[in-house]
Amino acid sequence: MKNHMHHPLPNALRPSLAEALALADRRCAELGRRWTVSRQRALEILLEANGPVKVYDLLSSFKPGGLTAPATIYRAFEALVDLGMAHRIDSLNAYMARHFIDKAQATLLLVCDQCGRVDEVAPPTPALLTAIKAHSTFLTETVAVEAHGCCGDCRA
Amino acid sequence: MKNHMHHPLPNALRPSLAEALALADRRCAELGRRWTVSRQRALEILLEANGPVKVYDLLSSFKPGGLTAPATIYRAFEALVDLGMAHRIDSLNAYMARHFIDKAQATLLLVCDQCGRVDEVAPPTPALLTAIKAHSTFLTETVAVEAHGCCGDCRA
DNA sequence: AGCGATACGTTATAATATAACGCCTCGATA
DNA sequence: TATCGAGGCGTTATATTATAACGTATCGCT
Ligand SMILES: [Zn+2]
Ligand SMILES: [Zn+2]
Ligand SMILES: [Zn+2]
Ligand SMILES: [Zn+2]
Repeated sequence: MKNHMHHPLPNALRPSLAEALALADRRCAELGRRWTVSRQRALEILLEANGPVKVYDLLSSFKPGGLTAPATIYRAFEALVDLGMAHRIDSLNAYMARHFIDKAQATLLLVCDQCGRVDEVAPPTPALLTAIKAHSTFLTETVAVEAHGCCGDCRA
Repeated sequence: MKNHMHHPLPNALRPSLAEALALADRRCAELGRRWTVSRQRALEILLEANGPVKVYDLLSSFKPGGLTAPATIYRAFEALVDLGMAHRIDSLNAYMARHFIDKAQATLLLVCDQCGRVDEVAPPTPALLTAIKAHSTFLTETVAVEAHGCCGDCRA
């Protein structure tokens, strides 16, 4: 990893805590789930990190507040994913706060293999979903686009 | 997993062994790699499976022919990925033969969460790549689209 | 023959993720 | 308010996935 500071996201794209909590309430109601201290702590961690967070990195640092065992952390992060407040990034085995909070289901993540920065970008949802529908009888639940490469800063 | 037979791919999309070996030769030359028995065996396994293959499933079955340890199998599969002859599917921790052999770098995979079937679909490459370029200075190396949901057969 | 790069076999270990089970808490309902 | 079922958490153990390390073999070239 290059050792430079990651750019904070433009404020317009960062979900405010208020927005996040409103979404949490709404979706908890819809899904019969509860908004708990663990989940709020997990969300705070993701928002503070402003980038991908790996479960076992959390465990080996001092960050936790109640999140002290793998199962606990996985449960909290997965709950956030279910609630639409986080992504799981399979190609990194990591979780990240979701910025485009309810606008589109599909997400496009640009993962820099040099520095580890991940940008969340509004996806070309219509074109992508149209293409999927055109090709099959597949009923799409989730679409994840993980693009790997090298970010502008690393190439500068 | 539902217990039905998976559909063979239309023959037009299945790479013939001849095509695959031609590609292997060409790309080995380009990359200074070698086409080995292990890699050919790995490719045969993927083509026979006609779907995603998990490393430790291979180990616990009797399939191997020389591929008997994790490191060996991972090396062979990763070599196939480098050569453009296979995909790694991060959301499944699995490998699969690549059908669209050199047409497009980006791939769109439709993963049925019910039966495990994975269809490889020609992606809307231009739209997707254009969107990526429009959004950043990111230099894209690979784009993987993994759509999860439910295939037509499972819903029938 | 000599040499560097690539690849393989093997052993051990690291990294990632889940199972299982008991206890707790919330909220609906009687 | 007593009861009850679902959701959630803490903890321990274990399963699953992936890589490190190192010595040997092989290839292509000179
Ligand atoms: Zn960086
Ligand atoms: Zn970068
Ligand atoms: Zn099936
Ligand atoms: Zn299916």
